Amino acid sequence: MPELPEVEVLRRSLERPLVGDRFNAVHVHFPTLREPLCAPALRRLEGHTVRRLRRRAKYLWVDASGGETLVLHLGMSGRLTLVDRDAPLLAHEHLGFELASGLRLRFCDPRRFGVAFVAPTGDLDGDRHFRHLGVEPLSARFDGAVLADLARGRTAPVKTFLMNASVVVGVGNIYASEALYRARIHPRRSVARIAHRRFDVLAEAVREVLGDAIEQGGTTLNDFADGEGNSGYFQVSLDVYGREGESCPAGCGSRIRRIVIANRSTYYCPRCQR
DNA sequence: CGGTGGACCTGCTGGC
DNA sequence: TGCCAGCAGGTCCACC
Repeated sequence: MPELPEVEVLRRSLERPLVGDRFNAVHVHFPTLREPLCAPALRRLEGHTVRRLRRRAKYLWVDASGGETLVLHLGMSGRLTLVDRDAPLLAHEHLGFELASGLRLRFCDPRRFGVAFVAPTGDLDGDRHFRHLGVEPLSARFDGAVLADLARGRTAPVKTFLMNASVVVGVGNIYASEALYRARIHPRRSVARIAHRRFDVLAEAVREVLGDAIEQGGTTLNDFADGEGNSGYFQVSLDVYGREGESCPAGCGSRIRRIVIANRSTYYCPRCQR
């Protein structure tokens, strides 16, 4: 489900209702996520107030009073929504946070690739989940020079490189294809054979496609929704992802192809992208 | 060290 | 109608 834009849309939608609210009770219904949920640690949030919501890569950071942060990752199928405290328990509702406002923050994840844990707010960057992460693509530090620098000595296909979180974070399978289409670069091209100035174009394409997707509320293919349950609209703006056989939107006359790179479906225009 | 392929899960879809 | 292969937005680890 969620790449950077979806997590950012989620963060923005939850920020207003959550900040200032207080965790009254934390319920671990099914501890079976990618990393088993630690109920005692999660319950340390009880009685504490939400101070701030941040995003790092595809992780949501919920800073609470008391010096600890609730870290959430949605994996492939995770959903985080605010519902009434009395809303029914869903089949894959792993976690529920009862809030002083009478709302409940519900975390559901059928495929169980998600993550939820509590860590000291001051040490987050050093946590094993985060310390290896690369540059934030929407930060001022991200540009073609950074990409070119990190590409030195590497030979991987540029799409694999873009999806490598130790290089740049937040770019998943959808937006990697979309950014490469916008940059007119073939997804299989080795980063060893990309000219310096094409990295500038690529960095700009990544920044733009992520920004556009955030503006449109993210991409809802099956089930993405923000914290209030609203779907995104960016799926109608996708140029290539999921569009095998359709005409290239640039009007070049070619049709979009699907190939597999590193076990992931990849979409591109064979004429526009070289 | 870098690159690749598979493992981890459930649920949905499309073809037969 | 029913079954089953194939596929799905992420991440990690073993292996070369």
